[in-house]
Amino acid sequence: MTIRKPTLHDVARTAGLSYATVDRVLNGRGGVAQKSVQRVRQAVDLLGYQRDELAAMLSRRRSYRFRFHLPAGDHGFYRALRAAVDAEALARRGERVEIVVTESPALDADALAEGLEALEHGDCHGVAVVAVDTPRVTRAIARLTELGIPVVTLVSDAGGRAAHVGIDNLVAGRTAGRLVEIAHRGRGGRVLPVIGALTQTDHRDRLSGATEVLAGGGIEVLPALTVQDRGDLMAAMAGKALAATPGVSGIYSIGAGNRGLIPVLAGLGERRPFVVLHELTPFTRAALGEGLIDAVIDQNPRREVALGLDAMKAIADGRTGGALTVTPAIYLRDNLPPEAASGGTT
Amino acid sequence: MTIRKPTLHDVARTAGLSYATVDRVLNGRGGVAQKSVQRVRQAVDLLGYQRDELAAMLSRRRSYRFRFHLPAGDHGFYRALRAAVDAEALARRGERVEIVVTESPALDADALAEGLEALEHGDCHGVAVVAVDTPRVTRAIARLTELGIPVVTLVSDAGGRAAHVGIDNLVAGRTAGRLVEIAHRGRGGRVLPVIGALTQTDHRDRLSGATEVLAGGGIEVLPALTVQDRGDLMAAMAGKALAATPGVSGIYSIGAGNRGLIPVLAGLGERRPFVVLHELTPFTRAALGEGLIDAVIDQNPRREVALGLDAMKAIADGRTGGALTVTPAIYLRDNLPPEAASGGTT
DNA sequence: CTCGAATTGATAGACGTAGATCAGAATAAG
DNA sequence: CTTATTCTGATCTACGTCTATCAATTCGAG
Repeated sequence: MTIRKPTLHDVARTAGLSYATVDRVLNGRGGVAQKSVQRVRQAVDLLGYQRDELAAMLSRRRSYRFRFHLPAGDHGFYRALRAAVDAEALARRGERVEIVVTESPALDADALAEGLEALEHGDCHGVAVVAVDTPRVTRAIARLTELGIPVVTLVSDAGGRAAHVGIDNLVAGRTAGRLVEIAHRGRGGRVLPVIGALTQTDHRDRLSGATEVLAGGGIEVLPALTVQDRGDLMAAMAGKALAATPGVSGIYSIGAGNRGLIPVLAGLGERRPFVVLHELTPFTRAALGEGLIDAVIDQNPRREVALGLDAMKAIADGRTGGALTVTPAIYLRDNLPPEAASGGTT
Repeated sequence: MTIRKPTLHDVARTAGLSYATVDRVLNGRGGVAQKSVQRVRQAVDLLGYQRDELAAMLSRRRSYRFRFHLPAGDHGFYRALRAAVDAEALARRGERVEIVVTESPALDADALAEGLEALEHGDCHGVAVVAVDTPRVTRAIARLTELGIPVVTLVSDAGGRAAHVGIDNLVAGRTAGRLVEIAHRGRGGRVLPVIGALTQTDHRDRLSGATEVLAGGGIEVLPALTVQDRGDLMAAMAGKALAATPGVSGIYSIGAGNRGLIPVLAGLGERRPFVVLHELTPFTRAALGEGLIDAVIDQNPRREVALGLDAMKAIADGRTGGALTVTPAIYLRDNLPPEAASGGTT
């Protein structure tokens, strides 16, 4: 038979005190003599008592309602993020966390701000948001904080938030750069970075991370192509740049719009440059599988969502959160995670 | 205010039935008229009722006791595995899972078998074990299964187990091979594989995975060095082999004993071969940081432990488990996870 | 010794579900 | 219409904790 785990009543009995006193000690309600505190602690140690968090939660009738405000849009990454939130919500049923998802158009700061401005006190215990950093958004975040709703930024940061969960883009850039450097191994080469916009901090960070590593490897970094995260611009500009620039041996696509890049690569045939890009989506996964690109740096949305939830919970409980940085993962065609739960957490 | 989530009583009320009937439906106790079943389902849908798993667990007074039987020894990987078990145990307090850890000397099949043979019926709800595949171990596992204790093998497999959690070593080998291939990019080269023993299935799988990819890249794969997972043999044999074989451009260390490899590499200076090895440990992490090796393939022990627990839980509940395969992760010097919680879960 | 303060005990009602029993109602079979 | 058979309702105890209240005890100071 299973040995029954000791309960608070057991502790009380072996301490020779009442349940009430033990409770006062364990929940720090004060008004207990020192020697009683000692006896309780001894009994706890002796029995190896551990509070049954399950029963505690139930009794405390504590439950959380968190809101994820996500970018709408057909970006593969946004879709993956959304799926990660759903999956995490499913996995956490039974943990008394309720997750509400709302959306607004991607990169639309005003729509985002409006969404946040609509929230009232008591609406939820925390908001996770893929932020756009504008004054209005910062104000909206500050207002929520005043209302007692902590805001956690996800993926991309903004002012006023209680915590930020995301990858370190310098690290991501360095990782990409390292892959490119490995592919050159001593031979020189010319690498073409493609970027959404230089005004985006995350893109700038990735670029400087990569540049730093490549410079150390004696590889020339060409001026970055700016394609506004748009596939059509990507196709047009990448094609032109490759035609105009001889000897491009590597491409690092820093932002979105990779749909436009693939046809260009397919047209180059066998001796295409070494290609690294970001975010594992059905699309990039297929490109990897077909050998049209070489590596994908992924920020692991599933884990970001999990950490974001943990952070909101920690703040709601008055604790301070743990790790908030996600390590970017490297995917080659051989180590792709199974389709369904893209590298998820249980 | 927080909106109260609907309870079973609410469902009963809106269905116009008693709590008892609703309970009969939801817990499949039978003896309920079809139209009542319908009404219950409708009410559930209407209210969006979700069972409070917490309260259910409490009431059902179900709790799990699982045992992890791990290899003792100073292998960095075993230490990481042990740490992962501890971390996971901590993370799951509050989920009514108790975790007991026992150890026996690594790779000692008889010690392992003895450990398993000592377990009795009712001792625990499941055992996770890093197996050694011998007839005696298989018998011990079969006996446990008969006693109603399912056995899950972790990392390395054996006969008779209910489930196996680990990486696909062919995939791991292909991934390593791909990295080496990328580092060669068209130029030919000679790669020296170093292996524990060819009798170990996992090592053989990794080797053939890598060979498969490298052959496709026009790279010569030298005969594998067999070093018995021992650092001293590794140092001696690797040094000799490198001296005797000209033009070694890559090393793939498949098993353990990498402590012996590092000094050899350090002695080669700048133009050392490209080096890939397995398992992220403080030691390999340091070697990466110092640029003595280029990449580490890691099987993510934390995630393996988490999946193993899930599997045991699933089997104990009579469900069938989900994913049991861990995707190997690639670490370069730039994307190392933070020391503490090596890429953990929550 | 006396009074107030500090400390302790006893207990009861929640939280939401599980599991069980027993009586009563509806329904079908005879 | 009676009996046997489904089906349903009502209710109780339990899980281990939290929260609250009220009474009882001990203690120290004066």
